[in-house]
Amino acid sequence: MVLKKRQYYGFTDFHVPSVPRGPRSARGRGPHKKKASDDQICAFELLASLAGKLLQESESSASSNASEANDQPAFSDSLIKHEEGEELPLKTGYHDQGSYEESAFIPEFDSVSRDQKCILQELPQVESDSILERSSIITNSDSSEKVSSDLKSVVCKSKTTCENFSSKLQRSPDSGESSGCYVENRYNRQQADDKLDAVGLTVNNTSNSEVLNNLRMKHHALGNSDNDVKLPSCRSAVHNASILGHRNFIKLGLRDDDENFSRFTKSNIKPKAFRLPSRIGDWRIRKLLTSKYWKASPKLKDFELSRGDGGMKPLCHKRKMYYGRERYQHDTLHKRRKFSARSLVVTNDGGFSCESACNSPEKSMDAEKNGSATVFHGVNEMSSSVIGHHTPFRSTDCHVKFSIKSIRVPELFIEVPETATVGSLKRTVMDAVTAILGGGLRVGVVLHGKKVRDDNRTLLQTGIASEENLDTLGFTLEPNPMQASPFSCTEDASVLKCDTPKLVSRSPATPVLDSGISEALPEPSFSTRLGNHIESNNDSNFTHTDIVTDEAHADSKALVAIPPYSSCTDIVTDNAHPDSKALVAIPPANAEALAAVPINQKTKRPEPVQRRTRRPFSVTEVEALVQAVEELGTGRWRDVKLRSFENADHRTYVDLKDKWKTLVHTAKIAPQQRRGEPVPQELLDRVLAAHAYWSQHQVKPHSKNQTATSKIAEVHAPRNGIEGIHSI
DNA sequence: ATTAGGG
DNA sequence: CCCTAAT
Repeated sequence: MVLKKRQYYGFTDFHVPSVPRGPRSARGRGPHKKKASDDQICAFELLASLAGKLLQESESSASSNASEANDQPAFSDSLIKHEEGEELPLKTGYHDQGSYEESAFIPEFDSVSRDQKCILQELPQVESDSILERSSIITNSDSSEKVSSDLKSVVCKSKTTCENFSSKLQRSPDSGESSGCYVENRYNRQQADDKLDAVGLTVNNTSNSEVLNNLRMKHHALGNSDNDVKLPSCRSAVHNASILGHRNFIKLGLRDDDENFSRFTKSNIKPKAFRLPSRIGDWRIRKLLTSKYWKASPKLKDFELSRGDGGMKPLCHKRKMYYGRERYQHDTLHKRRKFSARSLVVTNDGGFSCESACNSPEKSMDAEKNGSATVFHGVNEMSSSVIGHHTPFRSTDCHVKFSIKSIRVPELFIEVPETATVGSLKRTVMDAVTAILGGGLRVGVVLHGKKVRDDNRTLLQTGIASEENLDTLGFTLEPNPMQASPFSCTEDASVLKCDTPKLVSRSPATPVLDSGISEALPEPSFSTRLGNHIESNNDSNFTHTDIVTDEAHADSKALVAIPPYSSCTDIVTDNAHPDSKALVAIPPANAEALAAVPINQKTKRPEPVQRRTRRPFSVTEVEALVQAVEELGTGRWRDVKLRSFENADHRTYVDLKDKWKTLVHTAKIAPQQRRGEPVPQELLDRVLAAHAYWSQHQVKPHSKNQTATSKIAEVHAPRNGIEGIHSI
């Protein structure tokens, strides 16, 4: 090895060449690491398509909408305005850094890595390719075969898009036309709805549903896209409504795409050859949900105005996705095609957009949680599960504020005859949704991607009250196992219990499509078939995981939403979509004919253990650690632990090792880059010195080390092993 | 159970 | 901090 340079670390008599140690273990560098998933491409294409559509839409309809904007006041003026203000940033889409945590582009601005840039640059190419490929697929599915027998539509997953509110902290740098347009549209949409409503038009309601359906159909056509790239054609009599609805969708789609995209970017730090797009995107996304993704959060850059460790960075992280994905993809693709030939698979991940007003007093049906938390309900739209988050802040009075933007509905499985009309399909969907809501829901709390089951723990204990954890906090709606009547929206969260969702570990290659829906239905295979849940369904039926993940990376700290049944209704009603009636309007008769089954059978997924609450090292601890390492060297963490942290039960030797790692890193970066409680430079210097020293003296042969150790200790005012550190 | 690394 | 592979 070549010595880069010599450094003098202030030790009395030795120079320490800073030679990076070779990896002591080859682990982690395996092939898998490089395995950027090919399926990620899916996200790309979707994003690209969506973005394009969005732009087009904006331009084409902006003017018309704008003209109407002034006609009538929206019924929820304040709300709308509120949204306008907050959502402005969104319009710029992913270009607006800071708009939402999903912005995969952020890294670029942050000079996180060149790899990321590369990826971005490749985007255009990728998307075009993907699109082309998809086109071919579409053709096949659409024309080659006609749907046979029963038209089965499965709403496997109601993935939600989140319109993350950027909170006030976010500024939209280049809020140009697009943003303006966007807002306007939204605004108009509501107005239009109101208008229609006032006039007595009920078409309006259907409009949205229709849009959804159309979208889903389109989706289906695409066969393998997780997102809605295509815009449904407007055919509704109520032109305005239609358009509005579409726009709404588009927006969502964008969101989704963004999410996907971001993930894509994240996981593709190392660009690889792209292949056929397969809809494994979701899988990947799910993957993200896993604990590993949380880790990244802390590494976010400072551009997160709100806080130092928000969650954009994660997006920039490359992740290892090595689950034999390729093979799986392959299978999936084939199956998908087959399946599409005879069935309608709705795998719309988009969902409805939920533009809720967070923290909107007038709308919030806040409930005083039994502890000290107040929940602000956001407005939701049915079947959509968008979680918005705000920047939660820890008030001085020890209250934790959550802003729940939206919720999503559990997965639905719907089957209707191919002769069914679109209208009936809509109703079916509606019924399904209604059935779910009516079945009773309960709220689950997720922190760091893991459910918090112990309802008796306080927010403080669970870490929910901790600012650092707020961005990883999430709420989920879950089917009430007891099928009890809907609980009131003000029900205390603590009362709600989370039980284990079904575990759906499935083999990637499960040939589900062929078996037929009915067969697959009960089991996980169902989801797999759709392709959205390829990842081992480590999650419950609800796709809340995604949400959670998103939240984790959000720049805002707050969390998500929860409006239970009743609230949902209310929300829907007063929100942009006065179609609450739609729910009522739907004839129950159809319900029976249409089997809408909330996938909720299995409720036993051993949930991952809850993540430990974060406990930043104090300066004292750091000092103790430094001293111990100076004396013992690195690589003897067990000894370090025993020596200086024996009483600190919450500090494992792994923790100490990790801390040392971060200390070394911290010492190397500019002080401005550091976060958290500042560590005295003196300590950092010692860290560097010790690190360099021990790097050279790899394993410490006793004799030699002893000497060195002594010297180090001498030089730096020897301190006693820190015994004062005790577990809390 | 520890250690070493990647995330 | 978490997760894992390798000891």
